[in-house]
Amino acid sequence: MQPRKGNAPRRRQTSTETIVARITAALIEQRLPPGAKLGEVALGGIFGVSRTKIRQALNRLAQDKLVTLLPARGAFVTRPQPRDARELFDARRVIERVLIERFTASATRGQIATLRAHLVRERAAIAAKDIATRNRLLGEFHVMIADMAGNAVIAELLRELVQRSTLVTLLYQSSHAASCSSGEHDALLNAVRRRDAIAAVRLMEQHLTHVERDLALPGASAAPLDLRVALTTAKV
Amino acid sequence: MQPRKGNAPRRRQTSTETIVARITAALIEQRLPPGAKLGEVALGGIFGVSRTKIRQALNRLAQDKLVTLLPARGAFVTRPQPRDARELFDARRVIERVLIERFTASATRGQIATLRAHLVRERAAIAAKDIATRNRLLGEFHVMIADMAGNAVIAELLRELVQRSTLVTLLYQSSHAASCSSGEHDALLNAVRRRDAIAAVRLMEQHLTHVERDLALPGASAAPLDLRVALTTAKV
DNA sequence: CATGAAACTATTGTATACAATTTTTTGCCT
DNA sequence: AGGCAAAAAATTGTATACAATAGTTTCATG
Repeated sequence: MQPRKGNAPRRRQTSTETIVARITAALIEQRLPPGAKLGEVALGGIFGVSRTKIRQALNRLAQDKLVTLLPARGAFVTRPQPRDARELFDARRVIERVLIERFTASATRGQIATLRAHLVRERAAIAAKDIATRNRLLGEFHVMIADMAGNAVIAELLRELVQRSTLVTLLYQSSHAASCSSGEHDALLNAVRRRDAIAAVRLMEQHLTHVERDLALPGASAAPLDLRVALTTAKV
Repeated sequence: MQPRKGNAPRRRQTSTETIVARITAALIEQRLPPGAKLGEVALGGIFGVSRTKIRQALNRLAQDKLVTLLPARGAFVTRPQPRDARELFDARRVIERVLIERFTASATRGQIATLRAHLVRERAAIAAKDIATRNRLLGEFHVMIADMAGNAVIAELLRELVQRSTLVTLLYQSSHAASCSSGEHDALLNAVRRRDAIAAVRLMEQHLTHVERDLALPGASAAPLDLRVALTTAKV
């Protein structure tokens, strides 16, 4: 074994999946901001593991677009572009519309109870201003529905989209209407319980549109235009 | 450098992406059947590269579900389950329905011409009984439409689904109605050219359903039942 | 004092060495 | 001859060593 350097936690048998999960959680819970450098030796020290496994984990995260790999530069927490944000939410609307429709038809009493319990935890996190937990739970709600909708392939696609869009909200969220979001989850679940597929689909689309609209996304190709405006319309 | 062993192609600077692409192509073109073992040293010799990069490539392929990693056993070409096949085509119907609808509205003359040229190559490969090329082109048609539909995130999701379902068809294809498939592509493209979104969506759904139906998918939980039937209904 | 080039440091990219596990082979015993 | 057990070989898992590249500091010079 290599000599120890003091404060490194000597956790044995840290699997690659564990490392991926820990880093992912740190992203979602906003402990690692977009743009943060993820040095290999640093991570290796933290997880008590060699660069080999860290590298595997970073490659996995890069494939999920949570981390961006710059050749010979290193790994950085992805900073999604506005275009990514729009496409991500568009993709989610396409997929989740179908998921909620199907789930409304197939939901069991137990599944609805599970989601209801989840909503309680959402509200608790919001009330406690526990932003890390809140971010995680708000995304998990959608993934839970996807898992319950009966198609594991689609659920896996959505899991990836939700993770990425959580990163987007961290970067662009202006007035984070989290309580509003949880309220919409509640309304959604009520529609499911009534077996009102029409309403459930509508609420899901509105919900996703609201979340996207609350983002402060800079206009599409407005960069050069904005520069000119900024330089010519001086206030004083 | 390590000593050379004779027939290994000493290709320098083979990037990981190249290795992934080469292996993927081999899967799609049926040169590597489902279940085939992908030994690390063997691949390293073939690509003239160390196990390190082979390992990276195999991990990437595993994340795309094209390769299955068995711990301490090795990498194998994925052998999709019937359940995977059904979920895959279901997912494709959900996504491609939207893609073709949007593409019908936005398609430019040039894009349609590009697809038309593709169809010519499809038919040529089918006529020449070039199964490898045919398999690749039949999948690429769908990916091209996805790329043209304007949402890169969704297009990337579909690319993965198409690759995986190609693997499915290789494994379960009974009466591979390839010419029929290309004919349906043609009808689809005609609907797009007429800007007939209704027909295009319907044709896409039918097309995917046909491809799925042509598979010889064993029934869901019929394994034990089949065994009993097989043992008690001896022909002679 | 600012600027730029060169050396130096730090970090990533790749290969190899070693450890652990699995598969195969071999040989013994029934 | 068949089957089981142990040893041998091969293969994967992990760490480390070396090479290549980017970033930084330092020092000389205008």
